[in-house]
Amino acid sequence: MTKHKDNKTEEQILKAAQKIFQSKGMDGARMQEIADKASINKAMLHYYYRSKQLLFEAVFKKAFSLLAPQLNAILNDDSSLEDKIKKFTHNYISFIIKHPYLPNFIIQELNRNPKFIEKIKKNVAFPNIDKFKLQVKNEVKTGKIVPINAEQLFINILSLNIFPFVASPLIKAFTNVDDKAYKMLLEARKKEVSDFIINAIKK
Amino acid sequence: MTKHKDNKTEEQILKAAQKIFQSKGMDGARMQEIADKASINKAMLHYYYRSKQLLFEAVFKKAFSLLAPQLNAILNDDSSLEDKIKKFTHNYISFIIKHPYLPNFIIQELNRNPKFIEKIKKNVAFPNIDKFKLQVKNEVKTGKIVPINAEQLFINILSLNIFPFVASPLIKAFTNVDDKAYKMLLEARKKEVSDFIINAIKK
DNA sequence: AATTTTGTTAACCATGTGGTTAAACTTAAT
DNA sequence: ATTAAGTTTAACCACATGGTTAACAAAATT
Repeated sequence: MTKHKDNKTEEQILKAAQKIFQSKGMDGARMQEIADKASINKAMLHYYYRSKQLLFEAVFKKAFSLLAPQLNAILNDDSSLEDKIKKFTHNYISFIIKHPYLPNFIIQELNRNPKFIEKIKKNVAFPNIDKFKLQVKNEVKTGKIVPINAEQLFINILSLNIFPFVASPLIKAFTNVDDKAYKMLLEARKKEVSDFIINAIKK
Repeated sequence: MTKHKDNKTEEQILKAAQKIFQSKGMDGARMQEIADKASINKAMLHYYYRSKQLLFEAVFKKAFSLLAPQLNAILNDDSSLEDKIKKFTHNYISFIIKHPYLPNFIIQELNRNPKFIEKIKKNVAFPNIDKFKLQVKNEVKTGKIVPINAEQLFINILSLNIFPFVASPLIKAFTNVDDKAYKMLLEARKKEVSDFIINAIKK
């Protein structure tokens, strides 16, 4: 896409932009701050990415491209629902612990500009829920799990996995738990959440 | 606190500020836009609230004061856990459907400035989880529910209730559901969520 | 070696932004 | 009626901000 020979600077910029955008959001981020963090001149940002908007979109797409495969894993492999849920919650929570800013960044910026999702759908491998829906319907029919709407189950799985990262300051305050203890709570959720879900749908 | 005689303008400002801040966030909001929406001069904003920060804090506190009582309801009444969960999910989802911007606003701004929660704790009736913890421990001990950590259960309840509002653009995209159908999904969750939770913890 | 292309910098620019000021106006107390 | 206090306005200000320009350096191409 870009025809720059030397991509060192370009990557430096993207890396710096990631940190700034993901912690401060589009509106809170400053081009100067990104340039400083990348140790380059502000004009370089525009040389490589033309505008703040385009730089932001590059960051957003990259973030989304990191998350999407995680979701596809649960949606498109062939193991049983129970195994999938176990695997997914474990992998997903492990992944987010390493990238705690990601979910909040994506959710926030999508709320700021909901139409943005259309652009993403065209540019990034976008998760598809169809196979998962079929599997849920099947396991309901064969009596393996309690009757439940596939979309609702999907929403529940996402909620239980993602929300504790998105709302961590709020939850920490409510539960009177410090950073260290909260990390342990999250760690425990790798198992807790899948137990909870499986209990909820098992007959 | 304020010594203004006529609070009509003051309320007009707060109402306008609410809308702008809650849809665009602190960084995205513009004082001029708030003034326009309130149909007054920009200087008036400063006359009544001194600075953008203070106006923002007034809006935030008011928003938080709306949410806190909803939480206290689940935490501090005397019905059984099962009843509480049923009541809470029903009431909470009904409430948020009427104020869809609220949870995202609070979560987002708390992420932007986690220290802000300290200021809130001092100024607003802050939910306390102790009684709920005791009740969970008790019902675990008497064998009414499956062994579960009270904090984790609390996090699960919040997640399942709040996340679908916070992440609606994302979930809509994943599930390929339009606004109208999504509203129906949310409506259905008043029952779905409590069933799900109760199933998960019932022996 | 000469020339074109690509990368980098400092200085600059127009505009937007939160906030201020001073004067005018309104309301109510004296 | 006069004064004082509270309210509202238009004009203004300093500064931050995204973005541009022109000059220059370094490769790459011829």
